[in-house]
Amino acid sequence: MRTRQRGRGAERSTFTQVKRRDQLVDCMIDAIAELGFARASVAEVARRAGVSKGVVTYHFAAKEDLIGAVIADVLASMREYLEPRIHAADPMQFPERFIAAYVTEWAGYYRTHAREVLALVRIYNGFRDESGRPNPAFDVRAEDVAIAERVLRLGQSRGRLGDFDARVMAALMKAAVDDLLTQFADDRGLDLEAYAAELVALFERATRPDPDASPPPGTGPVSPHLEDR
Amino acid sequence: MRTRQRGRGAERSTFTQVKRRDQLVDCMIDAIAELGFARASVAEVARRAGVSKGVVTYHFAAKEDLIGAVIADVLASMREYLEPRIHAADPMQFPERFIAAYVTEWAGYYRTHAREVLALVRIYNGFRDESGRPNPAFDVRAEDVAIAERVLRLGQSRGRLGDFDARVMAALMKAAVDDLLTQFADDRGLDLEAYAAELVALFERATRPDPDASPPPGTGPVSPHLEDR
Amino acid sequence: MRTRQRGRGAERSTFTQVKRRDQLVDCMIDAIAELGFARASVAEVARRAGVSKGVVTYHFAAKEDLIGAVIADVLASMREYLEPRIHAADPMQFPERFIAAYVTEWAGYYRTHAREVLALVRIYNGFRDESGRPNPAFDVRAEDVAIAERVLRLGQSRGRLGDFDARVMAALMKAAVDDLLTQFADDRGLDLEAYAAELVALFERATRPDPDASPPPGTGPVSPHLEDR
Amino acid sequence: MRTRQRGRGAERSTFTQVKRRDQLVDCMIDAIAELGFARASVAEVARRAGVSKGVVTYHFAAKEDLIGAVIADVLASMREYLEPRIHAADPMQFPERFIAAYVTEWAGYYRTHAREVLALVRIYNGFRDESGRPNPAFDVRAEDVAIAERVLRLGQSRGRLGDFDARVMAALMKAAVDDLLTQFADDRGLDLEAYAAELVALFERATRPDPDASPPPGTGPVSPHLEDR
DNA sequence: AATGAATGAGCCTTCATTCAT
DNA sequence: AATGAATGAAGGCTCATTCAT
Repeated sequence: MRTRQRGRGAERSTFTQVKRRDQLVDCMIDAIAELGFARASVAEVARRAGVSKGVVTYHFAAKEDLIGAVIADVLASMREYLEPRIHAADPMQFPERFIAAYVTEWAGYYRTHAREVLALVRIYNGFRDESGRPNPAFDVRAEDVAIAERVLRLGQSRGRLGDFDARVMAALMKAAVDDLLTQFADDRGLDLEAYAAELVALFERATRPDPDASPPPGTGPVSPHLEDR
Repeated sequence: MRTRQRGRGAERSTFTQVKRRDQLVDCMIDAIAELGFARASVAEVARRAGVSKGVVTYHFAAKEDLIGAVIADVLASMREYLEPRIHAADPMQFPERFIAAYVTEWAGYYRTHAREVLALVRIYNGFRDESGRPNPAFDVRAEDVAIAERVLRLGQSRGRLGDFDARVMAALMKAAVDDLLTQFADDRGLDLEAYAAELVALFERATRPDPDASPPPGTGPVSPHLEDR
Repeated sequence: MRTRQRGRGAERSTFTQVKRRDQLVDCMIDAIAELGFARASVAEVARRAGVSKGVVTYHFAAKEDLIGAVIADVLASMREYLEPRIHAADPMQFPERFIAAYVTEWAGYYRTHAREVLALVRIYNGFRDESGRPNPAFDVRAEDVAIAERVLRLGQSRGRLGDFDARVMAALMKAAVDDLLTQFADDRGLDLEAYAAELVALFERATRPDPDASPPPGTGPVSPHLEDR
Repeated sequence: MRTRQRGRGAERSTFTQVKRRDQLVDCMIDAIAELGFARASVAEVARRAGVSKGVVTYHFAAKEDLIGAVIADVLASMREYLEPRIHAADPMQFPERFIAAYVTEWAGYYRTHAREVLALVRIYNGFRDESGRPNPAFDVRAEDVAIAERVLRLGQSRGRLGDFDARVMAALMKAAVDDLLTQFADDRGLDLEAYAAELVALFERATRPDPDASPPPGTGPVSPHLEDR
């Protein structure tokens, strides 16, 4: 019974313990990705791990804790992968590059981590508390869309992006990569790079500044030499 | 044990029988939309219908059959609503109008049939067979995307739409309206019309013919004078 | 799932249903009396009834409901047995006869219903909600002691009973019959009548009016109009 | 695996070992008194002792042994407290003083050791072996009643106590103090001294020698030659 | 002496399904 | 057509116990 004691004090985490914990999280991810959320029972996880049901209980006091661990682990993995890559595009300096980075890197992540994201999506869709709200761990995800929205708005204010509803666009970018995941899950032969490139082109057309519109005054100085496409 | 016998031979369907069947399907839709797929049990359906559990079994040999009926009914309802409306835009003559019609009418359907679509989405997300695949009744949906794709391609061949991957664009249109539904489900106060209008504008920008590109030879005769909007 | 629907509306209770319900209550009583509260599981009840576990759930939505039914049934049986018998001693007219009636009739009830009372006692001792309180169905029992106390006080006020703390005496009477039950449960050969007679004699000595004390003025052999304290 | 080896042979009991053993017994007493028998798990004991579950197992091969130790320890503590105090009343010389001493000292014990007695009662009520019998360690308690009975009989034979069934009276005295404990457990504000005083008065009335009865021949104030049974 | 890890039996509950009436 | 009753598998969870280290 470790999980419940979390945060009580000095938390010794044996190597073995961490290994088993990670193994169980991994098995749960597999089970959800392969069987769907509803069929991913504790017993199934134990079976896949080759241990008794009690082991799962030992490491995660409740099933919910295991699911929470899956969510946390996958979100952390996403962040670890995406943050440096998207940051490398320097979206604060070049907001117009953000879209390409966003779509491309998500696709890159899927290529190596489809299993995890699929599990995450299935948890999001399948798990609601009694009042219908998703697991609070997902609150972080909503933030992601909000951040994308802000970057888009920044691009608009600098005249690098056209006139569109940033909220709708951000939501659609998210929907696009989510859908890409779903397609990839159904067909592992899908060419993620090509698909992502198409999406990038598509979004660039949709967000390109209107050629007829005069650029906002004072935009020049910030990046005088920049020419976007 | 009716459902299972379907197509076996002479199938007398009393009026009463059909009525009850439809009532049960309706109750299942309500239950799923309100309670979520996992909590929509046969007992719950019976309770809502004010009949005994046995009645459900009588009309639908297995729960899966009832769910299949829900899927079929809702898909039929979608078709019944959307087909004439989209057809009215005459996409064969004016493929460039198709996108607006598609997005707008889907939003219109959501406004009047949120309950049904919500149930459908929940089934799609919640129900997987033992090998992880969704209910085969959903295969029909893939066709929808294929049809949209063909219309887009038609528009391209006539020079009414720009140069993009029709498959990706069709998939994104579908993803966009799906995501709109999800957002609407979470926030019934969402302004569907406004959101749809934004999407339409967005997609028009993304699909507009390239002004620099010379129109495909021989495109003129077909509809030389046409001006959209 | 009948129990949960209780009180919702017209409650049709089939003969079969009532029979099974009573049988399950009976098996639960047996199980508790023989095995103790902790070992009286739903599975044990089903085993004794020769049915599947599901049957218990079918008739009593939760184990707690079954236990509640046991409490209610036994308390009702007690009341049905004791009330007319104690009432026959006319304690309002002859409060001094109350003690004998109380002890004697309880002993009489034990002779025929030891099993039930034993179960009741075990539930009282073994079942506490998370805040440590016994099942609210037992609140009725506390009243019983309060009633006995009032009768004793009435006897004192009429000079038929001596000077003692009525609350303590009532509690002891209860403790005495409870202890008698425990002894009887351990040794079914115990002569309940003889034991009860001893207790009666004992309590009469303890509650007899003090011969040295001058009787309250005007307290003749019969003093229906007396006013005291 | 110490406990099980008890009495088998040379039993080295380190000071540390004894200390830990006593600590565990103490934690179990606390757990039972606070949480009830059913919730007093081995894990709970370990938690309260700040050690791992294995430690409990190490000192007590089975949970039953730990419970046995609690019973034994508490009974010993009772004896240690009560024996000298009751003995001080010199019941062999003055059997009529025994009742007051018995009731008063029990009440005194409760005031200082409620926790322990409460745990004992809860074990008695909650723990039954598969045939429904309480832990054999409780057999000792029956002896206590037998001893009280003998003292009462001694008092009767010396004419210091009236004519009553000594067995019933002894049992009732026990039942009275047991019930007092139960009441005290439910209401820690109960005035134990006052309650005990009432009980003493009550029992003295019930055991007082009959004034009409002629004293047994040759029963002087002191009867050194008396032989009871 | 002590610990962490694992086990497995048992608990209560939910639920789709079956079946006689 | 419909019902009430019963079934049995599965689910999540608790807990005493075992054992290697």
